[in-house]
Amino acid sequence: MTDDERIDQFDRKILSLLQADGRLTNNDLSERVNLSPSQCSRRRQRLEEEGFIRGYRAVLDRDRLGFSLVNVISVTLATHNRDNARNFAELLSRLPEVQEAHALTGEMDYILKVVTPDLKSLSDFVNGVLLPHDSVQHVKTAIVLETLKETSALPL
Amino acid sequence: MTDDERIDQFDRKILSLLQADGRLTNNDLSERVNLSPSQCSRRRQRLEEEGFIRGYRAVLDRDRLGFSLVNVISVTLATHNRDNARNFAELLSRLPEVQEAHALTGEMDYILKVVTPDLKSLSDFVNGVLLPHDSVQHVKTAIVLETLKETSALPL
DNA sequence: ACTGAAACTTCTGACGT
DNA sequence: ACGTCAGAAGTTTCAGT
Repeated sequence: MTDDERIDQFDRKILSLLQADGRLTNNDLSERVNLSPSQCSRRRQRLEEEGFIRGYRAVLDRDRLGFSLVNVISVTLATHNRDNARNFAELLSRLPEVQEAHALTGEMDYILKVVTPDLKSLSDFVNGVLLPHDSVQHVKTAIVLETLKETSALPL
Repeated sequence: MTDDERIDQFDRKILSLLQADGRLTNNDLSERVNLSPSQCSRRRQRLEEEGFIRGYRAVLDRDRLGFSLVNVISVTLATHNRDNARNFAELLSRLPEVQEAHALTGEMDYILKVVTPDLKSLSDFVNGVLLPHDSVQHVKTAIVLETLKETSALPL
């Protein structure tokens, strides 16, 4: 990490405010962090260029857009060699209903977070796409009854 | 659902583009959906007001900001009455390292996604905060070895 | 490094179709 | 419901401290 890739308290505050509201203007930012708008603009540009800010996203309402089901699916791979893992990763990258995929320590190989409109499309996904794939040996599906919290904000 | 809360193909396209890039200008939007800028502005405003768009967020780089560990924690509650569930929910709302919390069907009561800077702070969180709480009976911690995919985008 | 002002881009609301 | 246009707002660059 080179010296100019450090962040100070102003940067932290800017990041913190932007992850709460990605549309804050430089004017608004400047009032809250006590810097001039131009300085906020420059700092934000730096934070974007150096990769601290990966991007900006609109967060949509799942229910209102018809994705009523959230599912947590545990996956065990057929074999544990590198090729198989790559095949599985390639499969996931093509499946838009998979929002998250993490390789875990412990019994299960992978845990997926999947959104679907209803039980039929969940079943189609599990039995029609995931299970038939060569890389996959076993899956265990759990349905989310209630989401208490859901954010991508880091505790800065 | 009233009639004016429906969305058409233009709206879908706008939502889809904005969840990929929340900073798209109306000009850019208008070119990609083949509408005038003012029309995009109006539609976007409607989508925001009617709650299809819940907000805009900057997505930060976890690793660069020092949160190297992602953890998946399964929680079993001490008792399954409503008061206990409410106590647990209240606890979670005060813990910024918890990014997600879902109540599940199956053996486990809840699954949490938690980010921490290192193993010590993970241990502090599990043994110092989660386990001592009255509402909690048992937790099982798994560490994420690799994240293959992570998005909040809906498959519109 | 920061500020302030000027040049530029984007937004938005009134109006016409 | 949509597009055009002009006034308002926001962004960014640059000279100055």
